[in-house]
Amino acid sequence: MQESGRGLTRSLSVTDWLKEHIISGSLLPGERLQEVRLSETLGVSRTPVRAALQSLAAAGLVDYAPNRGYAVRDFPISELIDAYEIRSALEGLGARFAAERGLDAEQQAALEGALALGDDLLSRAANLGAEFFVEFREVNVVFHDTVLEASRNRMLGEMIRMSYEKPRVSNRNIVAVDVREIERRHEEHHRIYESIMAREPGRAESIMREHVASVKVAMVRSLRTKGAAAVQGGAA
Amino acid sequence: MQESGRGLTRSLSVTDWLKEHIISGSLLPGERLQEVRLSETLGVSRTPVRAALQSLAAAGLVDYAPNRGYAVRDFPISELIDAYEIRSALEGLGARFAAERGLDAEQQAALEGALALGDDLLSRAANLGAEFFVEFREVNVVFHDTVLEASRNRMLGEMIRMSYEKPRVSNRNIVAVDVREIERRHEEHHRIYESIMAREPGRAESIMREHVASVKVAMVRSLRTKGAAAVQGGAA
DNA sequence: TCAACAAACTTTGTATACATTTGAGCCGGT
DNA sequence: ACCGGCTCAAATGTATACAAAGTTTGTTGA
Repeated sequence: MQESGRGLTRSLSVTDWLKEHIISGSLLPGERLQEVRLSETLGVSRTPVRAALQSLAAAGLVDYAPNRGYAVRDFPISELIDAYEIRSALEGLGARFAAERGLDAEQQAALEGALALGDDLLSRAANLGAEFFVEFREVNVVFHDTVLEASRNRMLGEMIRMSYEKPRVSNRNIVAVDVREIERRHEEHHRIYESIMAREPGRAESIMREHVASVKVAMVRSLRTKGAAAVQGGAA
Repeated sequence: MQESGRGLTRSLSVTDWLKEHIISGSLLPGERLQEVRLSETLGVSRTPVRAALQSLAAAGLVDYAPNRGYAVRDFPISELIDAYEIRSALEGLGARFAAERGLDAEQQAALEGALALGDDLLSRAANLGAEFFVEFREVNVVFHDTVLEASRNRMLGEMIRMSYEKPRVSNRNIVAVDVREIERRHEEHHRIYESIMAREPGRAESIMREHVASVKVAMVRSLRTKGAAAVQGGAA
């Protein structure tokens, strides 16, 4: 990772490195994060390592005890489920705000683009193989990020991002069960968009909330069946 | 603050000091937080100051730009309102979880104690002066903290605490309009407790959500009328 | 054998020196 | 007067040395 920090500081690079390895699971829950060990591994001094650990502790990704150091936080499955529940409430709120405040031209275009691309992908789903899932994931990310942006609420964004930053709880990660389920979820995207455009905050909120919550169910199911074998791509 | 760090590290003391001064408003929004200046003011080296700033940046209380340093984050009134909206959604969710999972004996006792004490205070409200508000604030804190604890959801707790940590958005701070309003809110506390005991998650959530949202309205009103003259004590 | 104490070792906390970046002010050219 | 680049001061980023706290280990006494 010596040169991975391109324009920014080593502290930020180390922070990213740790985040990635924690979220991806290559650093195991409970594992101690010793400063010297990490600094040797990453080829930097203790200072940026400490900076990163302090940030991550404040963000809730690692545990900290004074004079005893840091450890990868353990995320019991029950907490991942809770995180989804929270995300569902918060994204619902985001949709509400978006509907209350309306979309600017750019946001409207982004949403319509995502919807159209999703329609197109679904109509050709049979022909595309695994590529379908990868592309659809992008559609999904754009849709949710744009709604969030349209809520014009910085704090909400921070909190949702916080709930993303857990193993397996992200709109980038999870849960393609089958094409029909994705189809259904994309249909919900349409309904969310319509209710935002119609300026119906309550409806936008409840659809979005249910939309995200349904992914929670799918995640739980997939955790039950195959352990942690999360399929890449999907909708949420 | 030289000796204010009681058993803990200087970094934590500095963090607390900054938090307090930011939330209380004695450090103004936009104000730059220069490391040497702070370290001289607090009588420590730059190291713990940097640690504190990094934590607070991750927690969202200060802004950070690489190579340019830290500044007290500006919280426009609109964002305080948003924070209340979020808090209302999250505390509602907390009440839902509490109702789903039930109370242990200790939590039940704490809630019943808070309710009984609140009833008692209200019945004697006329006789007590300003003391009434101070005591009632404590009742309010206990009630909300206990419900949150009963939700058994660490992440939820973190997020709600995050929304507390803004100027003027706390269950410790705000908005006593008159005794009748407090009476009404305490009545809501009773109904929330009952719906949790009855294991009715949906009802607990919606009452709590509305309960907190009504405080938002009161806060907005008080901001409109007297600027920032928040009365100490109150219910939320 | 076991408990308790103490010393050595490990790890984190703090201070400080040095490196790098930023931004301001100055200066000369046009 | 304006623009561009240069120089230099000031602030942040990084490394390292030292201090303090915690943990382990080993010895001693019953």
